[in-house]
Amino acid sequence: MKILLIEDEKELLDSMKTYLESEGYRCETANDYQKASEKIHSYDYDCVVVDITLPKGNGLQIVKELKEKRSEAGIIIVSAKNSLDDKLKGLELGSDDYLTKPYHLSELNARIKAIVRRKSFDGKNELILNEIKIHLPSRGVSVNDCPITLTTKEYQLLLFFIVNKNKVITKNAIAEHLWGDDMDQSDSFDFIYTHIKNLRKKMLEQGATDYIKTVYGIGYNFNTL
Amino acid sequence: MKILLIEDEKELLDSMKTYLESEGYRCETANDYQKASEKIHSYDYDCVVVDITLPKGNGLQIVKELKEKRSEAGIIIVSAKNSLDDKLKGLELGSDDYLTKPYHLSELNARIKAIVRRKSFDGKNELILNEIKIHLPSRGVSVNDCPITLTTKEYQLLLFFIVNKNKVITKNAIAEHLWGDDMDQSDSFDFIYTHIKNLRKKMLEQGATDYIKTVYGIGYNFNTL
DNA sequence: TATAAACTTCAATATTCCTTTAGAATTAAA
DNA sequence: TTTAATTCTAAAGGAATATTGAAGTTTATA
Repeated sequence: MKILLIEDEKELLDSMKTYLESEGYRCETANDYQKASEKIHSYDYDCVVVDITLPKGNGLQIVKELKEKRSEAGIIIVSAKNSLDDKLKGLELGSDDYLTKPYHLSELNARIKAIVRRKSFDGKNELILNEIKIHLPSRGVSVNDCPITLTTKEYQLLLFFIVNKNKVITKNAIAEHLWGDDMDQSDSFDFIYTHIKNLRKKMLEQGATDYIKTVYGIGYNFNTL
Repeated sequence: MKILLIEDEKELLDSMKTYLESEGYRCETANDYQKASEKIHSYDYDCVVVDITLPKGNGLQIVKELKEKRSEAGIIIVSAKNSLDDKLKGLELGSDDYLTKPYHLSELNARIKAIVRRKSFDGKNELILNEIKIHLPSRGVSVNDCPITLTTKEYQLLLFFIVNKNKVITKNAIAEHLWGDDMDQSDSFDFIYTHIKNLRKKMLEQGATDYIKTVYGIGYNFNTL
């Protein structure tokens, strides 16, 4: 679950990041309009939290751009003023929720959770794919009704595969989804290989089919057809 | 579902009422201690939302009175920003949840929903989960019909786990629920570790399964599936 | 006030996870 | 078939996180 935090107050930005990461989200940050704009055009996010008053531009512009590029990210607008105007403008533009400063991080978290739930899997909390069952709230995965224990990366990988099943996904896409912009361009994909190996192993041990087909030179295809 | 709203800011009170009624609750209001006290002694409510700072008295007194008359109403305490003390006192007195001003009505709604759900354990005052039995009024816990003695924190922890069973709950969520919103972020989670350790120990000693699964890097999952 | 109980802090230890590495296996192209 | 690129695998190191027991502090209770 990848979140972009756009906020110019450094301290607040840091604590948002720390808090949300401890809640299990992966966060990236931008502290002015320009950087924010670059990021939303380079990456996909599940949720974008944007302060309206930004250096080098306006947060509402970000909302506009997200909508123009038909992003599916949930959008939460934050503003210091209690200005109804901004709120309305934001909602008109298509933001999903609105938060007024000062707010509690737990409140932000609740909003994000609500949005993410609404967006992902239509509020379903169980994903079933033949012999694979994923219980989202508990993060539990079972194969043939035998629970298996996945690490964070393995779980994210599996979820990413299932969401994109029967599509070829590049290693770049995987890297971007699991590591985001922390990834060094020059990095090899060695760690992907490792995580895929481990994921495959854990599934196969419980007698699942190996849905993960390697597409040589490109990436993978989680094939259930 | 009948709710009593106790709050002296007229505008806020009105919007609470309007909002919650649009959510399908029946609401009554009181804007000072005296009126509130009269109402709780005259009627039964499913939930009482009470601001601590009230004209003609203190909100905590209301909580006390509710408990004295053995009301079964859920209680949500609302307080201005920096009164951690009040919150804790409220929880001690037996309130179910608390909110810090300023808050969003949707948040209040969520809390009410949660409490109502929690309360309506079929109106029973006993929670049974396999070998674990909890008698809510007396706070008594037994495992395999052997009573065990839990401290306040351990009891709160166990209850929080059970209410959120089969969901991953973050350490932040635990901290917030047991210690309040304004947990310092720089705080470590050492005390959580300790209380979990002690809770686990006491349960295991009586031969219970260790339902508390650690979710590495995130938190815990009280797993009964 | 004295005492016990509960809570928090601390530090040592244990565990888990992620990444790296190097070599083996596989694949596509020459 | 040979070669080079790519992918797979297993093992190991290191970083992050979790567990534990004990010590210190606070709080409640007699």
